[in-house]
Amino acid sequence: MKDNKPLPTKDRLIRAASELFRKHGYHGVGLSDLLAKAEAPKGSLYHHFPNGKSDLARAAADRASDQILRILANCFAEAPTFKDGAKALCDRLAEAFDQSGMWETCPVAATLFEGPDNDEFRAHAAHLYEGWIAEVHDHAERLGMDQDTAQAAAEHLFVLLQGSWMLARARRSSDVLRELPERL
Amino acid sequence: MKDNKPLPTKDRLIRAASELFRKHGYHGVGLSDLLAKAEAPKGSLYHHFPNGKSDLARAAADRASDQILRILANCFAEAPTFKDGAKALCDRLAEAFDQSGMWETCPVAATLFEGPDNDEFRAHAAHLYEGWIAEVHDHAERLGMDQDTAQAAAEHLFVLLQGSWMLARARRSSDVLRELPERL
DNA sequence: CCTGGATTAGACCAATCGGTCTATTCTGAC
DNA sequence: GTCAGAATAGACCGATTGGTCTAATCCAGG
Repeated sequence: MKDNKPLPTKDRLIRAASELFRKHGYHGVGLSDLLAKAEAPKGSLYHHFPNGKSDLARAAADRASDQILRILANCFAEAPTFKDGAKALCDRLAEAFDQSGMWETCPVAATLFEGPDNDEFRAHAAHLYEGWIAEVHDHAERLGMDQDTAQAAAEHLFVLLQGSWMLARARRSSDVLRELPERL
Repeated sequence: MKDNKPLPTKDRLIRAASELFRKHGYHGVGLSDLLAKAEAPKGSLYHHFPNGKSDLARAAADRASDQILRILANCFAEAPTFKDGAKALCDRLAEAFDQSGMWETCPVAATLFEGPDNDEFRAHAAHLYEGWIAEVHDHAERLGMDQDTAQAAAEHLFVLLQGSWMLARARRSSDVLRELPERL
């Protein structure tokens, strides 16, 4: 793909893992694919991630989750109302969807849900999701909702976005995401 | 698991595939797992499904999709209003979720979306999804909605259910699904 | 009973899997 | 300049992968 070379090896590995897992799922990506895309030798992988593929998946999911959190913060930071924030978020994600080639999944689901059938992994995925919801919850409260309404709104937005992303993927079109705000 | 023996081999294979793919995803299941669960030898697999794993995945997804269609039909058949149908559907799916051990994914997504990165497969997945939406659409129209409203309602329900199922899975609880009707 | 296609059975295969290990190179502290 | 630890490099490993192929078996029609 692009010239990732200036990045340190560890970051190149995480970036490659994040991309590939999103496209093909945890089990759909081999170490060889990973190392080829990161342009790194196997030794480096096991130096930076002693537990290999699963460690890397965790790191990739965490990185992706941070990106999402940043997007959430940005979209809601400038929004005068919750609805405006939600709208900005939908547009921002639709954009990301189009840029990704309209086929990537939710990174956390791809790398952790469908990953090693390990309870710790699943719990971590749940933890990341709750982090997203908590972030939206805080903005909702800040924008005038009471505790319970804020929680319901945050969860509802999460659910809508996950579901819309999936339908968008099936249709290979970001329209569903773009039209989402109208349905609120 | 259960005594699948009385079923013909082909059906046992499809059933096993359907279950395993839902739990671990297409790439997360090996032929050995599949054959062990179906109690069938490799020869039978390639006799009934000449293209092997991918053929089987298609069949499993089709079977699962038919099950969903039946559930949709049942829930809406007895419902006096669209809202009642949606509520029945949520309850029915929450039940299925609990029975499945709270970890299975949408069968179509698991076997086709995360399956072989083949465009034909993806298109077929999209086709199955549109079939579900069409089924709900028809019931919506029958229950008094006009064309456009019915389509919007059907898509909205699809999105909500897919998203809720994902959050339910993260939380290992069907509560999100059960509370869904209140949010309509 | 005989026969021929459908089905079952599993040995076998090359390729790939994730992972280990040793050797080498790079790099910053002294 | 020296030297230790970090990092890179990739040969190598056993296990498993999806898939092929031949032999045995089953079973329905004659």
